[in-house]
Amino acid sequence: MVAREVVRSGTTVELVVRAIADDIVSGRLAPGERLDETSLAQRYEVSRTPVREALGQLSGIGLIDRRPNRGAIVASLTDERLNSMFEAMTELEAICARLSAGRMTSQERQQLDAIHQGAARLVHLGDEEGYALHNTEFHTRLYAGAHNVHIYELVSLTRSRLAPFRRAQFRIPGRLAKSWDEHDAIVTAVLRGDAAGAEAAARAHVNIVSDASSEFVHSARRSPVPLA
Amino acid sequence: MVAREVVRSGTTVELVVRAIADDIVSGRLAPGERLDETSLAQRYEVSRTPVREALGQLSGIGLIDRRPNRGAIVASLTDERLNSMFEAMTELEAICARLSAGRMTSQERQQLDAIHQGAARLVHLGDEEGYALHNTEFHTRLYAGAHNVHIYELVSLTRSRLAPFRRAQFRIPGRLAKSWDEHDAIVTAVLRGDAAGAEAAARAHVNIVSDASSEFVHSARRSPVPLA
DNA sequence: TGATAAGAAACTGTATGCAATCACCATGTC
DNA sequence: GACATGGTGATTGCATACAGTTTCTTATCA
Repeated sequence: MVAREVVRSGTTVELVVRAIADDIVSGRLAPGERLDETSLAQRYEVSRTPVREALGQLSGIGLIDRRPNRGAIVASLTDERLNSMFEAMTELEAICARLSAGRMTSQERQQLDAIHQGAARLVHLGDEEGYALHNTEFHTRLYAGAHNVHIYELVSLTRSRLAPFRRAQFRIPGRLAKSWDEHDAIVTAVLRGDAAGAEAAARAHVNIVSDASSEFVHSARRSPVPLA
Repeated sequence: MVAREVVRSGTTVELVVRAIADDIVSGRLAPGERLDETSLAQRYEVSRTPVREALGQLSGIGLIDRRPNRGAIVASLTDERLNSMFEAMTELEAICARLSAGRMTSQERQQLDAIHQGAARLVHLGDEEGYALHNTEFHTRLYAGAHNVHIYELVSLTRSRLAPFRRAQFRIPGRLAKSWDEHDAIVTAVLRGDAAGAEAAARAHVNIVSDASSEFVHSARRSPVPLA
């Protein structure tokens, strides 16, 4: 592993937290991988103290597991836990969609619709990477539209913890177009101010995503990914 | 403040986290109060290092706010944030009640009913402290009955963050009996396996609690409680 | 050959020291 | 008299050192 050039902003601890979290969420660090403090300290060119603090915070977020005297590993979830998180995601998305339908400003509605319509292009091009970015943006707007900071935090937390396990979602053939159609149902309901409709559409959407992702997780576990 | 006798279990950091969290949730440390590392280290008879780590974790949980180079204070919430947390609580309780109605084992249902019926005694006695304990137990069982670890964690997190702001809930005249009646509606629906009914009853219950608590918070802010 | 135990190496947990930053107060200037 | 500026004390941020666990290695014995 190569030490990356590092832009100093904020405290060293924040820096390290962001760096490690990035590496986990983006998949450079796989679930189950060992995180030893000395190596991390060398890699980011800081002492062990800020690394330890960073690990503490990451453990709080749930991105890593820390066992006393036995170091930290990137969190790998049991099936039960994974399912519970996908179910939680369904419920939280449903709440956000319902609240968004009732609370979004007309500007927020317009913007949601605009980026949604814009993404049709990505579907035609089959641009998986681009669509993945759009997808994040779309959902983030839906969470923000609920106008509830705490729910926004809960759903963001859950989403980042799930990130390592849903990466290949859009690799599944035909998933792009299907996802767009599902988004369309949500957008239509939100624009109409139809809370119940938006909630139902969101539920249907996440359920399908979670099926696809857990399928991916199980196939990944059959291949040589390091797990605890 | 007196250094308490300390039972060594787990790492020093865990110890300190629990101690500080306890002090915050129980109200011994008021929102806005300053937490300086040296004093905490002396108070718990450890060095500053574990204290710093503990503060990092508590900041992750959201129980304290940490400003770089400027120390930590017990988190004090803006009105917006407080409202958003109560709203989130409503939604999460609703989910748990709905899921519990569908998923609790017959044993779990029996136990829920048993402790609920037992609490009638506390209402007659007007035992506020006892009822507060019962109330925690009751809700915890409802969260656990949903059989979803992640939702359980989210709702526990939200609950502990709200704890400092809902303390005097049962001081409000007549609140005990009212709370018991509301619990009764939830229990009845859960025992019947009526998911929609349980959800509705839970929503009504939490809404009233949050009204009462935010009333309390506002009156507290008028009295000399240290706030940032 | 396999199991076991002792010793060594590696790593984590905690303490302490120093440097950097911030808050407060005094002094000076307009 | 109000505001700006510089200094001092207090507190945090980080690094390093040491102590305690765990884990790996290796040698011995059944």
